Amino acid sequence: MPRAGLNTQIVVREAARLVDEVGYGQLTLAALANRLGVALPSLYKHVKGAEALAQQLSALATAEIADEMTTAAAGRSGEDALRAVAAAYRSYARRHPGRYPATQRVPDPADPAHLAAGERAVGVVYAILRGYGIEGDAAVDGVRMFRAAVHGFVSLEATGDFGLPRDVNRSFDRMIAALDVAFRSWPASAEPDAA
Amino acid sequence: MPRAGLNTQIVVREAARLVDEVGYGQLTLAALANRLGVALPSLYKHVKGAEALAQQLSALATAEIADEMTTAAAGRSGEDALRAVAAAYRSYARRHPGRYPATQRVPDPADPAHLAAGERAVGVVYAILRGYGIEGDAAVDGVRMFRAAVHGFVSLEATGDFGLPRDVNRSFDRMIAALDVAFRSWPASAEPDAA
DNA sequence: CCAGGAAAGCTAACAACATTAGCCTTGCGG
DNA sequence: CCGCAAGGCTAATGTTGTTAGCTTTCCTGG
Repeated sequence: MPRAGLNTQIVVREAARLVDEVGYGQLTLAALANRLGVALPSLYKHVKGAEALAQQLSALATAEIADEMTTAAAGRSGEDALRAVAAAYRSYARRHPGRYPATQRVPDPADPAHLAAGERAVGVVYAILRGYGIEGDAAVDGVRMFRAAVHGFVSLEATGDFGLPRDVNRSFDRMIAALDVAFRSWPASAEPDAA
Repeated sequence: MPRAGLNTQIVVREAARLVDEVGYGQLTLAALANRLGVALPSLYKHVKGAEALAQQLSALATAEIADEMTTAAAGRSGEDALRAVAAAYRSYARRHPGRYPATQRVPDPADPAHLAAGERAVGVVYAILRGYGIEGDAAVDGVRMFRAAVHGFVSLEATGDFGLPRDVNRSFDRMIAALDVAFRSWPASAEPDAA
């Protein structure tokens, strides 16, 4: 009986493919083992368990989306950058309907790569806001608004909660335009930057 | 052995209390039966299964949040209404960390009460936008932005993804203020209202 | 070239949960 | 009071996750 030749990376990557096909909620060690042509308990040689797998999947997806956001931001600024990064974010979520929800899991503090990926994604948004002249505490508020709006939009779109005929792309465009307007006249922080 | 005296409503209400305590992801028929002092299969006399229970829980939570949004909107308009409704929404999500995620499940078309509750919640936002003079297709965009921003904020807050020391209440205030500004100069729809 | 051991696979066994089938009893209505 | 529908139960089955412990592969050192 030849070996399957698995390792942690292969397992996690296959999990990513799996959830994109069947949905994040259907991530199951049984289905994954089946796909990899291996008995279920064999997976424990590569991942600590279902929980740990979800965490590593989150790290993978976070790194991917951070990369795409970074690429989208390259060479742009202002509304141009805002629009490109938001579009990249939404595009990722649509192309990877299973990976995207994995992203929402908060990083394990013991996984530096995961933490770094999260900070990289957020960093892209900070950089855009800096282009608007927004910094310090005010930037924290701005980043939170950006994340809330874009994540909220993408997540409502994914659950099919936008049931109306009205074009969703246009709604997204309008929202980005509104964010741009908001950032153009973003109030400075009330308190000094460094506490 | 006296009867437990359950019915569907009691079961769903207890499920709501349960998820607020242990988290939406931990909703389990086993735990629910245990709480109600009944054997697990007995629940099937009142709900069709785990899936159906989640759906009915969603209907309950949606009705509750719609009620609170409606109450918050009463007698207000403009930014005042915007702020009150958004605050009510966020407050519900914080007070009911288990019920809130249940809300995200899209209504079963065969459940008129659930559908009505969803429309009631959305209707509150439409009414506010009407106060800004926004109607028709433009209102669809506006409602989507409101929902995306507020849901996204609340959901990121709940997962603990706002890990920074910066005050979250202030960030929320700023976001609402930005929404108000956006709605004050919301572009009219490009197409005519009625297609 | 081969010995040996770590790593990677396996089977078996067990626990939690959901679901279905079928039984028993309560308690209400005629 | 009796009869039956409804609400409870136990038992059995299937799926998933997890742990334990065995076997085999394959690489590596001598």
